[in-house]
Amino acid sequence: MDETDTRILRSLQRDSSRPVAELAADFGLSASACHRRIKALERSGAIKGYSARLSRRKLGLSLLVFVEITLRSQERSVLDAFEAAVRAAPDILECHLTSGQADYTLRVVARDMDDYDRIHRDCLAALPNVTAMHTTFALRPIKFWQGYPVR
Amino acid sequence: MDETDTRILRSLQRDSSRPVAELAADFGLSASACHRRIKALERSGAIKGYSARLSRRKLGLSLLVFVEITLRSQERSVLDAFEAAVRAAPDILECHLTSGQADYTLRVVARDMDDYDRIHRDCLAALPNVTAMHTTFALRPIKFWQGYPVR
DNA sequence: CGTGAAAGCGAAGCGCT
DNA sequence: AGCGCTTCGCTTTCACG
Repeated sequence: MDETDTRILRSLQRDSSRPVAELAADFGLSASACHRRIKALERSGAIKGYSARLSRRKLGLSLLVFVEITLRSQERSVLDAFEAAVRAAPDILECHLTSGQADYTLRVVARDMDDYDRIHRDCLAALPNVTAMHTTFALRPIKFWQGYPVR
Repeated sequence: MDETDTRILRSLQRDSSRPVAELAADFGLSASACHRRIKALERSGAIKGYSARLSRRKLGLSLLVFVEITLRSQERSVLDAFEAAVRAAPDILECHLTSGQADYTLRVVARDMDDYDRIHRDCLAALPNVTAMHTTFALRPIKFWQGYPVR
């Protein structure tokens, strides 16, 4: 992982549809050398795969919500039931075990308030041993970067 | 945007590197028909672009942190200064204006605690009019889905 | 909107430096 | 590791139902 590799990763993270020959030219490399590096990065697991970035707007998912959940019990069975329910819910994009007051922090999307209410009822409120649930709505995105800084 | 389009979006979101002919076969379509649909989805903006998904682990970004920030003032100049600083910081992946106690919710990554401390000093603590800053560390990912549910 | 075929381009593999 | 060449597959475009 030298400087050239990080530049390749940055470039592919931003736009993976460019021809390898173009990248190679940007970095002063031949197409085949660049191609070989990319394949090595894929095999190493640094590149996990390739995806189309979709527009949340166009998909009609106007709500983005952060939900902090506190459970009464930390028992294995309770946690397992919770995590299974989370995994089964497609509208819960992320779930992290977190430090602080709450136990879990969730990232949830919904089409609108009715939709969020449905998710709330079916996926969240139905869970046992929930002591507290703190909801934060994202009102306006200031910055939204899919991907990571590569240094 | 019919059922076939949503299936195409789902597939491309999961893996954009598969040949169009394969997708077409999955959906009972010819390659060119499928290709034409994809191009239309790109032009419509439903597909914003194509990216390599990188491994946070392999990049050495072991810390994921949610930071809630409350500002004393809601003045334009204060908010603008804050937002500019946020945009300039590559380690702040996301920033949302949010409901509730805090004003902003940030999503931050760091290599380790030293790195986070640096970010904290240089990007966060340096901001004026910050009344409160509440930090939550993601300890363990339960679910982590890049992308959105397509229905 | 669907199919099928034809052409052009980029990715992938190879021998060599 | 890097380079240039060749091969092969896929994307892209066409004419047509």
